[in-house]
Amino acid sequence: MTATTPALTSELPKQYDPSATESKWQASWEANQVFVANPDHEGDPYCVVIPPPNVTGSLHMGHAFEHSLIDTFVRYHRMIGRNTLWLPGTDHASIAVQTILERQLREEGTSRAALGREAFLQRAWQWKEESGGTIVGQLRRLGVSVDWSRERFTMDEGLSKAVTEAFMRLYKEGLIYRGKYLVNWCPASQSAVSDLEVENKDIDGHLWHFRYPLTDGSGFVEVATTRPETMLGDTAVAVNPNDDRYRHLVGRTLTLPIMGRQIPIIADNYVDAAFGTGCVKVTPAHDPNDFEMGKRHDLPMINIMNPDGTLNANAGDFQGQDRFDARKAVVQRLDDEGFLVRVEDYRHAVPYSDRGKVPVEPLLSTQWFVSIRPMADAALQFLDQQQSPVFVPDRWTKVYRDWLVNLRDWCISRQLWWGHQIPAWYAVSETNGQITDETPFVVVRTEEEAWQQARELFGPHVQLQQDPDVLDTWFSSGLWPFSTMGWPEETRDLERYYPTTTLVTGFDIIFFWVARMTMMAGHFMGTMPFETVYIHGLVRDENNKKMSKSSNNGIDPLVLIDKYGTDALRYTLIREVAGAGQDVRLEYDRKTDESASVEASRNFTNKLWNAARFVMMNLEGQTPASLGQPQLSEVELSDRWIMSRFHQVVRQTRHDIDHYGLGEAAKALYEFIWGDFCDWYIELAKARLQSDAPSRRVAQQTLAYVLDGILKLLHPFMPHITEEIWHTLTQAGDREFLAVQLYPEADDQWINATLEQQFDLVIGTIRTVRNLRAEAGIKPGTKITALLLSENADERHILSEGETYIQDLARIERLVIGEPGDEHQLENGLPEVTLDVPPEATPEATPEVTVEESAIPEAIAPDDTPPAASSETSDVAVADQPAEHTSDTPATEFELNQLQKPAIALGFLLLLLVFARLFLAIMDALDGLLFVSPLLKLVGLGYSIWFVNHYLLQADRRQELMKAWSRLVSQIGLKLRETAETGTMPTAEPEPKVAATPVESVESVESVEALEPVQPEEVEPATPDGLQLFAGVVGTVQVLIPLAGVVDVEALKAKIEKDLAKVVAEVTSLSQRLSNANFVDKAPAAVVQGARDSLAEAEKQAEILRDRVRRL
RNA sequence: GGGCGGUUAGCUCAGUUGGUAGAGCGCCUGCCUUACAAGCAGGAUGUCACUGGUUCGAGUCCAGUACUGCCCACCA
Repeated sequence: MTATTPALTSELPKQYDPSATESKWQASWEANQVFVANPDHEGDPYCVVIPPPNVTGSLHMGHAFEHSLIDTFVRYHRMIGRNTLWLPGTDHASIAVQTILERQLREEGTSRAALGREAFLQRAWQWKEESGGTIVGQLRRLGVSVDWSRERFTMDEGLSKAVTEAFMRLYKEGLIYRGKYLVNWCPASQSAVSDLEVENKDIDGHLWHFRYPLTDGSGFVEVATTRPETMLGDTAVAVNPNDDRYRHLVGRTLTLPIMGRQIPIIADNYVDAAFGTGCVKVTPAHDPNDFEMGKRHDLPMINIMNPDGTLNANAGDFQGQDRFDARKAVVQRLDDEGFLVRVEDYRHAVPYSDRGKVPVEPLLSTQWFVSIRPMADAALQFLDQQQSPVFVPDRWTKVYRDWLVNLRDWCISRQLWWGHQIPAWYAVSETNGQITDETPFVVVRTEEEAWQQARELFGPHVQLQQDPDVLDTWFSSGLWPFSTMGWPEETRDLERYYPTTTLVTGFDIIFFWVARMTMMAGHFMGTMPFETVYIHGLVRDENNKKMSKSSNNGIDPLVLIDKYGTDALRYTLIREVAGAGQDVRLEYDRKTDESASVEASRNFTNKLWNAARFVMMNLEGQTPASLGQPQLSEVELSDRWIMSRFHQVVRQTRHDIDHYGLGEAAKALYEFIWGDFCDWYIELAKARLQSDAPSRRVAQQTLAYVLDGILKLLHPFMPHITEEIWHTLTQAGDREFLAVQLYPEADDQWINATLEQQFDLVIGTIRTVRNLRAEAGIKPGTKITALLLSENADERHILSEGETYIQDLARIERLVIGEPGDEHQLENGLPEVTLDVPPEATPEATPEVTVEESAIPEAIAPDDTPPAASSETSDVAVADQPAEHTSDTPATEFELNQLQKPAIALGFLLLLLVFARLFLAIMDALDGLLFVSPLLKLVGLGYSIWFVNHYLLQADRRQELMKAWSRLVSQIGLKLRETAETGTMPTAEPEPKVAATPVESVESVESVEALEPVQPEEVEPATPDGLQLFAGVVGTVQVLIPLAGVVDVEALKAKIEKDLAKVVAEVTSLSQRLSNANFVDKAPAAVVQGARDSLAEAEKQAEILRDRVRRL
């Protein structure tokens, strides 16, 4: 299979199509043997064996979840250079398969008995070949990176050999024995089952009280039972030896009703004198406790039941009845004969067979057992002395340990045909051709050996019969980590990949499987089979219910894959995992088969797709390799920022995955890719890509580099889409795969936390500008000018570096960066605002003052040798406006001049007054300035200052004024805004045509027909104080925007008041905290300082907001 | 009966060594701004289950309570 890579410049669809892409790569990976492990390759081995799904199974959500987790781990480790093997396979699931086949046979009117063992097995194999592939095919659709060349099946020749070997060795060592014991019997499958395959359910039943007469007729004892029919097999009644009520009866006998058998009264500590009557009927063949008592007291064990759950000859009159029919009949008989005392309702635990879904019957029978203690103790030693294996999360260690401590012998024989037949051959000729409890047997590897040994032991005419039973499926599963690698042979794989690294599985099979593997491996390999056991939670349905066949509430992963894609499903499941082991709830609508959470992930894939599309269509055919990596010495602010964020994320992602935090890693990647790369970096890069400026290439390099890195970072989580995009981006050949590229490494030279913080200032400023526009009700697309004021030089530097981006993304026409305390900036900044605002100036104005004369620094000059980038930005900003306004720069110039000329005259007249007032204002702070305000409005304070500075003041006096001014600014914050505002709008200018307000300017830039022009006459009454300048605060930076066109003053006021309330609350809270001596003394200095800073900032904000409210 | 989880925005869930709460979805407002309407820009929403304790300060630590889920368990 060859994957075709689209050319880098080709048109790609706007929507990502998962289905075609996913199947393409699944086929390509497999055909190119990308995941085939080679033990001879370098790298620390990283090996995972698949938890083998049942051949009978079809893919359910649990599989999807588990394999998503494993594949993410595996792909990650492969990419960081580990020699990786993920070994797949399936489990023969003897009971499950046999149940299916027997049902088929029943439907065909036949049975396995009629078919015979050989034919049955043939049929089973045929079924396995036909249906067993289903689950395997479905696994492929998950995109699992398994090594299919090493696929195993528990009944393969090799694995069967391992099973026989293990059985034989354990038998030889005395760890496997055959004996007659009470086992859990499933009447439905007519086989023994292990303790683990029994599920206790609370059932509303009854407690029947009977009276058993003393044989000598001197009285009765009263016993109670939940299973009356078992009384037919009673062989004693037990009391507590310390129970004074019955002490005298111990040793005497009772006559068992119905059966008429004489049974002894025995004393046993098991009996709880406080429960019921303190007398317990003892049925050793049908109750585990009674069995133990029976052994202690050497009681007869009377089995009253057949394998199918009917009563046998020992049940006398009740022979042949089903156990539940017999229960009723026995109660009836006891009642008739006067032995029934009473019946009470009773809720109690009833053991059910996991498979057969019927109550299991404790039944005395001859079975094979593993003597578990030595193996369990060995596993405990590994755990306690070597902390092996390590459980993630840790809490499962205790669960595992407790279980091992309490573990009892394991019944491994099953009365089934599908499975590993027990390698024991009976010399049936010694016992009349039957296998009995006494028949001698040999345990060997092969039938030939059996014959050989048997002939030696029993003579040449011996007749042999292999044990018909098969082994518990978990016996072979317990060998899985090493049997799959060739054990008992000493293979290269075993040497290289064993013990495996991590086992990923659900908590429900810690006992079934994990513990069995540790015990088997401890015994046969002398080591634990894996370093770490990662225990994941359950996928629950939309109602938080466990998904199960019986509840019929499963969510089919294939339905979601068809709808949203494998990557989306995988990502959803992993992203939801917090830490490890937490259950995952999957949102799902059963009517529409839709899942909101998977849809969100699908949207993410689409986001990635389009981001990649954008990047690639802007690379002009270049690849990350041909562009080369961005160089620290060449990059711009935003490049440095995204590179820093990228490497930070690389570090974080590796750390998270290394510590099993897949959910955290997935979420962090999402935030980085969507929130940083797409929302900000790509947006910031747009202007540069459309320019011819030298920064274009750097932007391309950075885009290509980061995208390439993102694809690698995300690949373990979303293997298909990343592989697809990567091929296009890098133009890699058909034989190259992202799946085997090296995972990104964090490059510390790029990581710069301070820079990131600083860049947040730029981002925050952009957001603030956007917010201010929204608050003012200014139509989007309207061009405005912003003045950023910061007292901090570093901040101003950052802002000026980010100037292009701020202008572009906040769609402001011009940006002025100044500082309240810096007269040079201020001196030019304010006039700049003044000059800038009415760009629509009437053309008839006469230019008298040139731009040069106004001494506007080049950085903020409208058209004075602007840097290429900002000039481009300007174009872009203009581009979304109607073409008739392209000439706004000359207009500004006209405006500037016409504005200044009349103002000069006025300025002379009012200068002294203004100057005096200003100083008054400084003294009186707020009030003083408010007093000045109406006056200033007439002329424009900003302009006045500009004028004063340039024409009237001596340098030293100027400096003095500016210092005072800056003090004032920092004192009352917003006053500056007022000043600038009034400076910008000489609304009282007699000539309305000339005295354009910002309202008009905005509108005219906007578009004449888009907004009905508002005349100054209309504005004035509506907002008597004027509200043409807004302020916002980001950190310690004030954003001032001359605006107009406020639509809803009341709403704005309400909003500001709300904000104010918040800020005031914060101020109160913070000052309370700071006035608490305990806090100041005991809290860390940094925390106290932090609180002080916050308080200062909050107070400043409150000041600003209060003033704004007042002005409304 | 023992043990282990969980309880945070309408829903699904985050919340790192205790410093005054976040995301996605949904909802509201405005946008088809030429990567993406599966999208963009904003916005609203929380006595962090309850009680007490430790602490200057608790969603976070301790004790207890309630509710909920799960595992284990031989009281007839």
